[in-house]
Amino acid sequence: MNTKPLTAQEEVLALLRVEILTGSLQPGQQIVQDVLAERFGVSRVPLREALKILEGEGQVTHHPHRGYFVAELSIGDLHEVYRLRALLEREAVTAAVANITDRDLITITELAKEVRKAASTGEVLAITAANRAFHFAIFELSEMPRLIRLLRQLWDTTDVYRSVYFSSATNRERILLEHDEILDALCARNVARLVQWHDTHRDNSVSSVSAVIAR
Amino acid sequence: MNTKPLTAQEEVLALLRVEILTGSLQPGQQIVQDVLAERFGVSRVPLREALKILEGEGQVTHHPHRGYFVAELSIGDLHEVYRLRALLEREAVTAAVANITDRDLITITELAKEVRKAASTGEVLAITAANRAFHFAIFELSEMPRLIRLLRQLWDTTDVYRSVYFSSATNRERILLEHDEILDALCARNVARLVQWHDTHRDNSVSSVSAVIAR
DNA sequence: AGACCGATAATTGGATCCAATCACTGAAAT
DNA sequence: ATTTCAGTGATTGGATCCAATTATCGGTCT
Repeated sequence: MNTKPLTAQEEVLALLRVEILTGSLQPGQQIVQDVLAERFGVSRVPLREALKILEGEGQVTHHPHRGYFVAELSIGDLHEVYRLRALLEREAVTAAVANITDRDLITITELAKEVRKAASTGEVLAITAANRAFHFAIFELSEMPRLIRLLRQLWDTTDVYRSVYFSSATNRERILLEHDEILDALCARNVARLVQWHDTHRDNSVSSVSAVIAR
Repeated sequence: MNTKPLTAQEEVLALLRVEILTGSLQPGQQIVQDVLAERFGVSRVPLREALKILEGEGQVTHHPHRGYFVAELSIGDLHEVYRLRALLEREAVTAAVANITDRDLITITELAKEVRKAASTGEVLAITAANRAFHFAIFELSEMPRLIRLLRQLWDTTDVYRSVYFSSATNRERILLEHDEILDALCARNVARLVQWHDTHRDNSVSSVSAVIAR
């Protein structure tokens, strides 16, 4: 199972995501195409196509003849994103419970352990990745591909800010406990409790993140 | 209020939408870039950027080195789209009621009349446009730009099929009545009734459209 | 001093050209 | 007869080049 050769625009897209996530490209900053194209070792054409994808996801904005800029999140945007996440994630986890098998439970328990392991190292990027894997393993069970895609986009738009969230030790403690509760509710196939814990999980997240944005 | 000169990719994007909506480009059909670029009188570069946007919206799919294809909706996709619409539109109209002014009511009443006028002519494209304007005028009141964008995309993916819906006279009759009910609930600021009528409005739509897809 | 205007540089948008990949045809081998 | 393979044509992906637009910087006028 070897990874097939990627096209340049796919590579560039992945690189752009990293740069935005890690803050190498900061919110509000203009993206000068020549600079990035050279940095990535490609021409501007595949770069522009990758940017168009990110524009569609709301990660960057585009003004004709002025260029691309890394998107900034206002506090209002943040709350809207989390409101939409609330609506859509409730749907996702509800549908997930209807489909979940014992095998799935094992997989997800494993992913929760991965988060715990990453949290103990304190590496923010690793935690972000593991956390995402855990949650989306659950969402995927919904078998609603469009819903999952929307959720990915919503998560992406706040990832920059959320990574700050994971740099606090107390926050890291809490999410582990919350993940355990989520796992518990999953095993019990208890939709109400599952939704409930997702909600509090998000609420804790949004209040921390909004503090970061309001700086 | 003059329209500023559009870039080629914006023009092409609009043209592509029309071709897809009207069925000049049929679901499943490959999009040969040279052909369309020549038809639109531009080079392939702006065309490809427009296609990237449509890909992000789920209107077309892309397979590396094989090209772009007009997206097809399975019956499962259709139900997922309508399920997502249900979730998001409930949110939109609920938020709308919180913001609505008397001036807004006048505007929307006017738009409802436009739908009636279009329906009397029987021109499917005109009805589609007027119907959309009516509904999105309501959604816009939510003042949730990301939500509105998502709804636009969801509507776009089914517009091809929905236009069939409007070609039936009985359907046209019914939507006018339902629009009146929606208007009524709006004027009364009655959220429950407003949501209810939106739901039935959608349900009627989805059952007709799924009949078309299952052909 | 500040606003307005024009030339110039920087940057994006678009066209053309070349390279890489894929689909298709047809012939050969089993 | 069916499968496999090679070669060819068609199509996409990407690089380079040119045009159009915008921003910047000086200078001029009030």
